[in-house]
Amino acid sequence: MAESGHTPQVVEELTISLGDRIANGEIPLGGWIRQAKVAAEHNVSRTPVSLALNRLEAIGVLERVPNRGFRVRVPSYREIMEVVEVRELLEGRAVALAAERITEAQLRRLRDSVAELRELVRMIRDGGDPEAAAAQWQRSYGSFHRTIFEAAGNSQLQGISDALYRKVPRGITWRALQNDPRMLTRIADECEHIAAAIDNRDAISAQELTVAHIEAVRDFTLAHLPSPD
Amino acid sequence: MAESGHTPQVVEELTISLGDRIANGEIPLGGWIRQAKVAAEHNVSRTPVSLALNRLEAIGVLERVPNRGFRVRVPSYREIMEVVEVRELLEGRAVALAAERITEAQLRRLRDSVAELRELVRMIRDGGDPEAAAAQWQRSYGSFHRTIFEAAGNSQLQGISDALYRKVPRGITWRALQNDPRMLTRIADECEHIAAAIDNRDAISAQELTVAHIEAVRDFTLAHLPSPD
DNA sequence: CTGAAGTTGATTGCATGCAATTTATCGAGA
DNA sequence: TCTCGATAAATTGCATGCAATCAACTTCAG
Repeated sequence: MAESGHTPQVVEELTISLGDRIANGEIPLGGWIRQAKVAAEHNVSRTPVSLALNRLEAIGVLERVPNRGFRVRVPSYREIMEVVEVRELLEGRAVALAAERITEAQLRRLRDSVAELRELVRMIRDGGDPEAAAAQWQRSYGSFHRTIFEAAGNSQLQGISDALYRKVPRGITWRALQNDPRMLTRIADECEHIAAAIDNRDAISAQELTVAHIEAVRDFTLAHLPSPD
Repeated sequence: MAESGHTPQVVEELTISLGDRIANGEIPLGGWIRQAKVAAEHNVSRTPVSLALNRLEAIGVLERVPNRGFRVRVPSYREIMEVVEVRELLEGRAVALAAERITEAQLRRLRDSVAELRELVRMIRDGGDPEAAAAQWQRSYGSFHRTIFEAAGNSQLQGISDALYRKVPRGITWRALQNDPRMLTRIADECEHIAAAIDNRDAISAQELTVAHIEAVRDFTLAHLPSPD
């Protein structure tokens, strides 16, 4: 019943909650977000919701139409190209730095992520729950990349990469990947090769493999895009 | 007297206004921002001010302390290093792309920016108005970089670069540069060389010169930082 | 049946109000 | 004088209220 008092600091929670729901596709691309609805779901007033939505617009996740509200931005074909181009640059550098600085614990997490991707291939082949598969994809592939940026030791690189993933969510790739165990297997293979290059402290190979990997995933994703506007 | 009605869409205006005042140092690094004060200055209520401040925090310009408000983030030594490292990567790529794609009009603007930097050197030598010099610096050096990103034709590159410049404003460099016409002359020289390489469509040289330039400015800036925490 | 004009309902954009929290002020005791 | 504690002032965080706006629907002329 929302004690009339305060202190909860609810804006951050709303921002994260909405951001997650957008990232995993629960709120679809292009979907409108109604302040009153979100407010009711979280038992708060519209004020903190409005604050959270403004934050999400500021980082490029939402689009605001004056007097109409906010909706989830739909990245254009061109925007996806550009974002991936930048990610290639950033991850290429990150993986090279990671090859020089990675710790044993981080290497284990990298290998665990690859193992989880293999597990995911089995899940798909066995016709497992699509919901669970999507969640597993987000976790595993996300963890793989996050670990690399963490190992690179440049938090700006990490932050920018996160921002780009919010703009062009991994869910877009997943929709293309969902019914294609072959491509998923290839992704797992390439991740394993990248991890191996990092393990060998071979910065050059790691960078080349990463750039090639990102381009391959990009081309695959773009080829399976709903409407090639 | 602020018609009791609506439609003004004042949040965006506030965000830009505050962002500018922070970028040009009118609101100092570490300075607190009082919602009631800003609201009074703009003849609006605290609500849109709060929205604007949340936006600025979301993009890393402000820092929020719960129940205490927002203050301008003071980038740490390490953060400056990291931001510059990423800028080096982005601008290196941008300048290489620009060398392949730049238009004649953009080249003219690039050369104009260099000429304005030379003009600025004279202003400093002649003991001109520091305010005007600072503004000129922002315009000229900012225009130089913006033109390069524009010529590169990747708006994500541009957007990320802008975000990084809001995090570590050019004003920090200017404070170090203000009393050093020699370094400023060197900057103008290097910008001229970069522009010449672009003009020659020499992507490799342009990139190398840019990386070297950014590192030189970084080292100079860091060496003149107020408190080397 | 089509299209312009008026009406209703949903929704945003901002103002205002109030409790919670923090900071500043001030006085008493060591 | 310095410190501790209580009280007052400043400030945030959120709730609520209402006018402005837009979409959808209705109505009516042609």
